[in-house]
Amino acid sequence: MANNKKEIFCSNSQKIADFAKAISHPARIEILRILAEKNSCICGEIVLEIPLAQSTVSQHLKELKSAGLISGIIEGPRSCYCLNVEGIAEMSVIFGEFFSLIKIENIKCNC
Amino acid sequence: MANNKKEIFCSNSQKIADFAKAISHPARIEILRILAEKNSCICGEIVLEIPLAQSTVSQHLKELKSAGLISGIIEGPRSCYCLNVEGIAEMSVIFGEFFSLIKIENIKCNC
DNA sequence: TGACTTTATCGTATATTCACGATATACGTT
DNA sequence: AACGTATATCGTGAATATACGATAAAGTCA
Repeated sequence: MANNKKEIFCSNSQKIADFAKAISHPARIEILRILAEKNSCICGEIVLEIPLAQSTVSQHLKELKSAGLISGIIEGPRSCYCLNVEGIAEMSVIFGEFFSLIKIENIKCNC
Repeated sequence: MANNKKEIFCSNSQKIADFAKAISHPARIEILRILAEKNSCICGEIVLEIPLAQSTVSQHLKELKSAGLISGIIEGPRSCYCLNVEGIAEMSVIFGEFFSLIKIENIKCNC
């Protein structure tokens, strides 16, 4: 059988999982880091800093964009990317809620 | 070509990505939720609450365990699972650091 | 001992991810 | 107009993830 049972779970779980998937590759983590470091729109230097092929970096950028974590505008021959403040805030809130939920000190555990 | 360039990135990025991958499936999110809700070791009721085949749930449990987010002991015919407080705390800290890094209000962005 | 229960593991099929090179696109420059 | 530059997209292949049924393992109970 195949896989695609993800939609049977509650939407909050799906949202967390989707954000997590978006940042589940070190290249994408470092792209976000680079964008935060520059603290401004940058046009393409990302490819120079990530040791992957240009097409691969472009793919990672696309994933981050579709997850809502970055925004990008294509300006003819060059593109401008920056962090999407709203998306990152949403991820931060959702993760925060989830972490505080599971961070309960389960003292009853005797494993 | 194949994929396995993940080890060329810095270890912090890899660690974040690994934790993110561990929670990048809604079933695993809900397993963590169930464990937190019960607030104790539970033996197998997870399979009843997750609408997936028993073998699939077992696989998800294995992934969470290898990521250090849960601990489990096999007690003969049944297993006991609970949240791994240390692992969750580590994930929480690492994510918190990363989020605060990228949450900078990048007012210079003009995208 | 033999049946039953519970869970992990194996084998397998399909889907997705990751990575690359090649190409297309779109603009600027000469 | 022709060339160059920067970036996205396409096509492809390998690796991994997801899901299931079947089976194995290990204990309990009649």
